[in-house]
Amino acid sequence: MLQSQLFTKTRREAPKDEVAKNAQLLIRAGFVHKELSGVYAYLPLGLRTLNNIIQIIREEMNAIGGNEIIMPALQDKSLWEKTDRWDDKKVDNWFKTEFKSGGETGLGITHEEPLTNLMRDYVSSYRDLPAYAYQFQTKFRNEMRAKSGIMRGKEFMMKDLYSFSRNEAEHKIFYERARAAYIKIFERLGLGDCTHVVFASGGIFSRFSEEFQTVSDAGEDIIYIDERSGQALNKEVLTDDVLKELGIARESLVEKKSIEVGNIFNLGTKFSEPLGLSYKDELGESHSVVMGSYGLGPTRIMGTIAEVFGDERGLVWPEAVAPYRVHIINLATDDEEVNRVANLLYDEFLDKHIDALYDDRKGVSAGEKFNDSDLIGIPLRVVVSKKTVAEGKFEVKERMSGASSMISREELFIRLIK
RNA sequence: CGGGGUGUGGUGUAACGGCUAACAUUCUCGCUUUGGGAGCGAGCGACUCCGGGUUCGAAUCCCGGCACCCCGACCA
Repeated sequence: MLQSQLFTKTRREAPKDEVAKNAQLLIRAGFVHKELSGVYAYLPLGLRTLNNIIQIIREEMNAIGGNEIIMPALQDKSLWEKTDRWDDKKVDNWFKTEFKSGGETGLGITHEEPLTNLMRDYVSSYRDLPAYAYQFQTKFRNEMRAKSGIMRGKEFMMKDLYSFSRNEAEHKIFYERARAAYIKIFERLGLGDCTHVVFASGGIFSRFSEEFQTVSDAGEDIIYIDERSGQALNKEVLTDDVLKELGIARESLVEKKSIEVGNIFNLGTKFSEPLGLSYKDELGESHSVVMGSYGLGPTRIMGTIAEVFGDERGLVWPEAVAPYRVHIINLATDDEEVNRVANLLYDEFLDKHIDALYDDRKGVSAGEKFNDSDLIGIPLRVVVSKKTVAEGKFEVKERMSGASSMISREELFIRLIK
């Protein structure tokens, strides 16, 4: 992408109504735009980053047998009445509206009900199970208070996977696979070291669920990590009984603030029973399908990465999610030879499918280009200037480590082609 | 939903109840400049969130609304 063609631009200052680091940096760098409280638009750089996160998740979901679908945002109220989740007294964050043709609907806050109902069309025999379906979809939650930039919005992207199994034993096998997939996802996202699997309340579903919590001062949750066993639990379930059950001594717990970036639930037959999702076994006997749900918030993850890695100069993206892998900085756009070298490098990157943002802007000072580059946070910067051209090399600098060196074209390509 | 706070050019700030609402930045034009948001000059850009009220006079005081932020509650 030629930076001269990128319609967004950077800002020196963040709007004063943004306090959260993630929103300040993402807005200053032109990744997102605030539309309303808790409602953000994703701009070119932000969308590329979000799509990279989504793609990693997609690959891991596919790897465990997930079938990708998209459910509607508009909901069939009758399904939610069957599970008693339509009444505002029971679930208070619906965005509800009416059809002009008559009747009431709401924007999906999650999708257990419609998907369970949908699966009735395809599940009738034990031969049809297990089945796994997931989607990336915008969820709508009428939160009393949006906060923390893109991390807690009224409209946000969620990956929700639902598993449909014959029995608890079969469910358990998949649950463990999904858990392992999540761990792998956070490792790939660059958050592996600071993300913990945490015991938490099962809410209305079951006694416990497991949350994926990324340690960060920007977090809203408090978790306790047992450094000996690696186990962790949410403050909301911290009792002596639970500690005993998990075999953890209270003294060995370390308290941390953290961001909930994902969770996995055992749903049992909580939804399949009221909605009538059942199958016939080998003996012709009918059973309710055993379900699980597995959520991840790509937009929240993006905010979390901004919080965890962002520094005083701007955003810092891990390689796997960065909007571009390389940021070429042309420091002499009016110099024929420098332009030739920089343009050629960009063309070679295009040719080799190495995603690059090329700062080809004319009349922009070196300092401004460096500052913009730091703010945008692309992992590797390649500077092309009169100095580097004279030496026949390129100056590369890693955003995360700050390490800088002069290397040849060959060395540069070796480094980028793995 | 309880409590607190803030609304002034695109952005960040200033302005005693009193001159044509000021400054920085952004943007436009010209010249200069080109390794860390460079310099000089000239411009564009605001019914001071909306609606009432008090006053000779309101960005400023009062009332209502709306929006946004923070703390708490909530977060399937």
